[in-house]
Amino acid sequence: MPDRTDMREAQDLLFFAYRDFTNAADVVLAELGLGRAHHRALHFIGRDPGMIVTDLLGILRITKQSLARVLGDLLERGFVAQAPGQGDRRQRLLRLTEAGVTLEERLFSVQIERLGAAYAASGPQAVTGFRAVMRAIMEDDARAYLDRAGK
Amino acid sequence: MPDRTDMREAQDLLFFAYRDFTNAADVVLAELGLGRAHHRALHFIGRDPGMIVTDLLGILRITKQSLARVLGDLLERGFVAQAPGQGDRRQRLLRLTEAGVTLEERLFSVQIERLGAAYAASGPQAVTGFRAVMRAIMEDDARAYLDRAGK
DNA sequence: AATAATAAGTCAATAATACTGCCATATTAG
DNA sequence: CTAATATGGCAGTATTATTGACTTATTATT
Repeated sequence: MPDRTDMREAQDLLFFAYRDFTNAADVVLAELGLGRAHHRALHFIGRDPGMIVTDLLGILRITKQSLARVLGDLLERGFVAQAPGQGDRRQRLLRLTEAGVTLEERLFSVQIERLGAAYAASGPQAVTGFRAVMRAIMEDDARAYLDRAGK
Repeated sequence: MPDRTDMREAQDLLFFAYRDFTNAADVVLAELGLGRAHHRALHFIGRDPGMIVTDLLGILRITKQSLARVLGDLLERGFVAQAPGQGDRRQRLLRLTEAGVTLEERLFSVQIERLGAAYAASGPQAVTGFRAVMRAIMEDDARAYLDRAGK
């Protein structure tokens, strides 16, 4: 039975944790003239190589035009490559290039510093609770995606 | 000892939970022609009535110009009011008007649906872990703010 | 009292990220 | 053959953010 005070705190927790989690990679991104939108695309493409554009749009919950610029930047600068789908040749399978893997790895590593420290400081039992609550906050399709990706 | 797989999952958890948490209020905001930036300002002003502009800037981590438009909208439309500081008359103490309280309450209530259900479904022990990890992810000053606000 | 620092506001220009609506092309499915 | 799908593109716009410079009022320092 969460009360209003708990809910107020939950709002704050989400705001501040997300703010500082995303800020962590900003310095690296700024060096390269990229933004957070580029990072998000790199992350999900790296997580699921060969994914199609439509799925990426669904995950990011943005429009095709919004993704077009970000993806165009990443293709042009050689961080992402496309290949026609084997079964369905309308599809463009997305994957990171070697440079893309290197960049994403670098962005990942600065976030690990913060996240890993938080996990280590909080202990495994807290992490279990954290995972449960975070999964419950998100919508069903996001949970389903995580379960597929985790296999 | 969190491994890379745990850290990958943590990135996803933060992205999806925050995505769906913030999306919850979008319908109400869109009705009024307001955006998420307005909601964030309403939230923190409502949380700490009489707060000064400088502190709000520090919490939101945006520039004065970015806040100016958002705050201007809220003042113009009667959701926020200003008053000169008692001790320091350079300050403009920010507070929600009655209409602002009503609006923020409405936005809060749609987020409660999601957050409250997540808390209830996960159980008190999970919530404790969630709070610990979220607090550990954020920076020291944010944690300090939470402790002050919670008193 | 003069000077410096602070709190807030403002102007102008720009960037990043997003949106809608519409249309085109290639490919696949019914 | 027609319809649906996957992708891409164009044009225009909105939101949210940025930097840098400047102003005003007030408070603090010397």
